Amino acid sequence: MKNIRFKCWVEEEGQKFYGPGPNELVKRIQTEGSLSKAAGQMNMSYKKAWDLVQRLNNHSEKPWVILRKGGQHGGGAEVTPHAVKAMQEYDSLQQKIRELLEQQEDMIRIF
Amino acid sequence: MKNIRFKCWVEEEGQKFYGPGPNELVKRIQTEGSLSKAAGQMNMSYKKAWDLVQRLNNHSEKPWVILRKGGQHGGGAEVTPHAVKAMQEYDSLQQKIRELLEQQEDMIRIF
DNA sequence: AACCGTTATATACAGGAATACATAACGCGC
DNA sequence: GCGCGTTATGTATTCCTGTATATAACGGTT
Repeated sequence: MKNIRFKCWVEEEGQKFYGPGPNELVKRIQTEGSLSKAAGQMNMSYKKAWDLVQRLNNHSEKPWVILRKGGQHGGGAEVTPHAVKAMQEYDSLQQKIRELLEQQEDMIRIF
Repeated sequence: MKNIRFKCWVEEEGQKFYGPGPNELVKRIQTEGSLSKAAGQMNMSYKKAWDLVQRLNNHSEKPWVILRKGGQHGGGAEVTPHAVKAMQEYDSLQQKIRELLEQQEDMIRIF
């Protein structure tokens, strides 16, 4: 019937920096090697995906995604090791919260 | 610099049922005894607040807020014991997640 | 019956976010 | 130098959510 959901994200100066959306996008970039393909797969406009990548790269010490235009296959997108590490940490945190909520599943009957 | 934030809520059939907004509204109703005053305090339109209360009352076994119109003071709003209990549970859950995040605060340096 | 402050309800309006669209730029291979 | 597929960037448009506005209904007090 009813169920509990949650969302967690990283903010900087009150602006959203990293959350579920970016997390999924970067994952898809990693497997596809293309920003446009990654965006298309999750029904996100290319513009939004591009803006998102800029935000990640510009508001962090290390870059997350390297974009290359032109060349043999027209270009492509590559995920840095730093991004891989960060994704792992985010996934781990999400999992911890998920486990906490599963423990608290009884309380939902009240609602 | 960067910090982690979260949000948790109760859903029914994919529709939001109870979250931070309703939680604050019901709290203010409890102290004010008036729906319009509670809405005004948190810069929420009366219509939105009223719709919200209807949703709580109609999609739950027990009512959350009893609204009375007319009478000595024009009417008023009263929070039921069931709502009080539910608010406590929600606050408790939020607190548990907050504590979990505090333990994980180190990981944020990666971002 | 008139007054009062609140709840009840519909409609019109505005703002902002997401999207769609269009076009340019790039660099390798042929 | 042309074609290709991708990235790069601005502009227009749509859509949706919330807000503003207006009006009615209610019931106790006087």
